[in-house]
Amino acid sequence: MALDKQRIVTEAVALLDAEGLDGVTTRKLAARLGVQSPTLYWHIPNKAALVTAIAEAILEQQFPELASPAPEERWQDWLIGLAGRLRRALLAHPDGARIIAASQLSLKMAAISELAMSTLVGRGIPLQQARLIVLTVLRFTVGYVLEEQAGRPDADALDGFDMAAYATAYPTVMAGVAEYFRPGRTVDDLFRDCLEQIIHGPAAQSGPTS
Amino acid sequence: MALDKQRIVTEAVALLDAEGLDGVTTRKLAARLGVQSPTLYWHIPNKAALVTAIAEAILEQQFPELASPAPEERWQDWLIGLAGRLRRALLAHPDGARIIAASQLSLKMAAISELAMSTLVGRGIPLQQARLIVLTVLRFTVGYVLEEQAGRPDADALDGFDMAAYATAYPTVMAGVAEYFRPGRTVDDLFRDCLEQIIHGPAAQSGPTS
DNA sequence: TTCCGCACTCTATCAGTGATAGAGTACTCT
DNA sequence: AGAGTACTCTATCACTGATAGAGTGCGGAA
Repeated sequence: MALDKQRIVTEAVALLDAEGLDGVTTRKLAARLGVQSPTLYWHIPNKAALVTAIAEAILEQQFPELASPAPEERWQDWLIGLAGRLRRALLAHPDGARIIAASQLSLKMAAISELAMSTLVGRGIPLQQARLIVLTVLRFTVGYVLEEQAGRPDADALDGFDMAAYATAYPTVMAGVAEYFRPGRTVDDLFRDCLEQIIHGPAAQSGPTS
Repeated sequence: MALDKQRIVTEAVALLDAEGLDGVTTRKLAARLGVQSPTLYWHIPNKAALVTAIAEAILEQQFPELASPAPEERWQDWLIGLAGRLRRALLAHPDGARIIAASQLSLKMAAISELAMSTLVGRGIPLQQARLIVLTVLRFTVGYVLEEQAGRPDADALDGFDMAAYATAYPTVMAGVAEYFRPGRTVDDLFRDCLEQIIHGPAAQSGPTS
């Protein structure tokens, strides 16, 4: 079983799933591959390149092919679906958003941008506006998931944390959170609602507003 | 000159400005303070806490006070200004967005959220929609600056990079970029246009569309 | 068949990282 | 004077990404 970049990246993703991004070290990865860590550097220039390769693999997994919308599908719905898939790709692995954000020059992200913009232009949206919408949606999505995946405060950090004081200091934030998750809404719905905010504007609203 | 957390954080920000986030090590920081690195751990539990403290300091610098909008100011304009200040705060230091994203439980960010949401509610926006708007704007802003500050591809990474092929593969992206920076538009305008996309919806457009 | 060279992996080692243990100093309050 | 607190030190850990340079084995050419 020859060692090549493909196998290294596959195993790196497995290690990522098991231990998170900080657990992906050259030594642990090499050990999993039954090899010594310097060996990896024959196949990979440095660790940053490895992370970028992991990023591409994660995206590739959720976007094996890039499909334009069906003719009868509204571009708004299609774009929401696209962003949803991107979010799922990032959520599918620990620190997924961090990895995408850290990787530079992702070709897959460029391909996604291109498809989205050209699709919107094809639907008659002016180029500039198409660019704004796509840029906004994609960067929002990464920012959103980044926060979603941000280390849930460990017990240490919560040590001196006064929940009651927090609720008192930030009543509107708390009220908004409390009110949102009433019927059966999930975090997925929240993401979707934010997206619609961007795509449909302040007017539209997917669910009951009050 | 006694060493305390305040002084440590101040010097950490200076070190950040000089060398970026990866340059902020306990040893370098201690050296700047004329002290040995273990000394820092008397004042700070661990490095994550230091980063969080840096994040608060950066935000504090741009938001020494949080002001509601003047009565005659439209909330839309006020919110755009708020996001713009947040962006400037992140851009003011290397890796500013990374730091905010990495820091957990930022009180200042919570305070900003609270102010924004309560302001919108005070202007008659339903709580849920106010939450969506604010959440979307803030997370977009972080995601935006994160990408803005993402390491400009170093010469190594650009080694095997074919610009011409890129332009061929992603014509719409390239056309959008080329078209945008025509008259005298700056990256600041691009950010603002994206924000208006979120806040005013697809209809409005700050500048000429075509 | 011998030998060269390429592809690949190894051992050994580097400088630098966050973090802890535990000794020592100096100042303050009783 | 003595005790205790606040702070800083030396020494050291386990671990990180990375490089130098020595092997190993296998192909094809002579």
